[in-house]
Amino acid sequence: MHSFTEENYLKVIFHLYQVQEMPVQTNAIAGKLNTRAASVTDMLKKLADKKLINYIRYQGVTLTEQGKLIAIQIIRRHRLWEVFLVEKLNFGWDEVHDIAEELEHVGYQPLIERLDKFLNYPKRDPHGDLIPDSSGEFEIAVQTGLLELAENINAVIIGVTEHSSPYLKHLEKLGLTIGESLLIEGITSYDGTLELDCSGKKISISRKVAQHILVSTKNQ
Amino acid sequence: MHSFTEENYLKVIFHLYQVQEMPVQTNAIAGKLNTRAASVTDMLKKLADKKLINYIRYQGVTLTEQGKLIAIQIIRRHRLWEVFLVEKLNFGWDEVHDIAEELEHVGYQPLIERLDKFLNYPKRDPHGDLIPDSSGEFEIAVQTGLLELAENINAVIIGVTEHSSPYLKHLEKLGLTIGESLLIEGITSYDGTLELDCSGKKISISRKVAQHILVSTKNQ
DNA sequence: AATTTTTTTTAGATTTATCTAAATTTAAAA
DNA sequence: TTTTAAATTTAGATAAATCTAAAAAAAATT
Ligand SMILES: [Mn+2]
Ligand SMILES: [Mn+2]
Ligand SMILES: [Mn+2]
Ligand SMILES: [Mn+2]
Repeated sequence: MHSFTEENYLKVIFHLYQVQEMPVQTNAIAGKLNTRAASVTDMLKKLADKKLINYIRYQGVTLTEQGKLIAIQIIRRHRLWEVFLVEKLNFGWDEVHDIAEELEHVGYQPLIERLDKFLNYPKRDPHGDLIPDSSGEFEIAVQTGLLELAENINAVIIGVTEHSSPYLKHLEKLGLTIGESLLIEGITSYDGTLELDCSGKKISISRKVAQHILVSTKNQ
Repeated sequence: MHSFTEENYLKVIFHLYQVQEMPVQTNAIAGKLNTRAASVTDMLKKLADKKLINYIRYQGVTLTEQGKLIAIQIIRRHRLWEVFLVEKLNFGWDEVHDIAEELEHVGYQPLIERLDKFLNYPKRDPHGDLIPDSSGEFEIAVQTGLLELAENINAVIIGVTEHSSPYLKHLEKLGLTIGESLLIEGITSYDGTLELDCSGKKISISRKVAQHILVSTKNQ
């Protein structure tokens, strides 16, 4: 199989590509993995040799079909374990990411399939991220960034794009958790602070906080 | 923390010491870990530097108190995950060892404590092995090898000392699983085959099979 | 277009865990 | 008590993943 390190590179490349939709740069990978650009270059050559990435010197990388498949399997494992940790072991949504970072590398297909069944085939993880199915297919996400939501439109929080513990703890304190209904009542013109009505409670949040919240206006 | 490799060495030294009660030899470790004696020597020096083992050249090794503690924690994790895999994910007792070999290295204390709670603080794993508590204490095992059991004495299977899949599958086919009651009706004088009464069913097993079965004559 | 800055890649080392082959030490046999 | 055999350790290499420092390429500024 592939080493933990290789798996982590593939996963990071997958995620970076998702946001940029452009070949992923060496420095971006180095930043995510807390490593040096030189180390990344070394690994990129190795992954290219294994035909897991398309790599042209100085031009950044994309995943090959095979590389994408592996990356998605790791993401699937990660998210299923996060569901397990929250649903079954009662961890908070801010505590599970780092544990899942380790569990995701335990690779034995039947384990993940049985875990999926045990958890009753969850569609999303505790942060609202979609869980790919065993063949690597994602459901199509019908979601909007909270900053793109128009005023006075009812919406439901369905996810967050930032998984750090301080951020998640902060949201929890504000009562902004997955499944909560909200509505933008107004936006302060001076600094763009959002005035929300969240299940009747009036709260105001900065754009920096709002930036990472995903909402849905359907399925309410 | 310690690398997977270091953890595996400590665990193997612990197990080998348990059966021999004598300093563990380089070759024995190499055998268990499918590695070479030279590699073992290298690692023993490293573990001795870290004060996890007592090592005298050519004289074999024992674990220090600190080394023992780490080994026991890994064994605790291994056995708890095995319980999880059998009880919650419905794996067979012959399928879980290799998966647990990987899961045991996911080290984050609260994870194991919560898993323990989720599983309702099990005392033994699916093979009847005792699970040490969070402080590393083992219950005292009141158990006898089936070969030491006298004839016509009621006993209950409480464990096995061989965990290979073929062996466990074989026992299962014979109906010799943990918790089953049995009684030795006789022993063939020619080759020592044991004639058993297992919950009314008459079965005969070779000494090679009987060798790895542990029974209890109390708590029935 | 020439210069500066940023990004990326190479060159050369280092660390960890492994190996083979040869040398030592200990144990067993003659 | 030699001699032989077995077990263990050293010496020297190798592979994976990382690093720093320096060179090279690409992008951004003058
Ligand atoms: Mn996560
Ligand atoms: Mn990871
Ligand atoms: Mn086991
Ligand atoms: Mn292990």
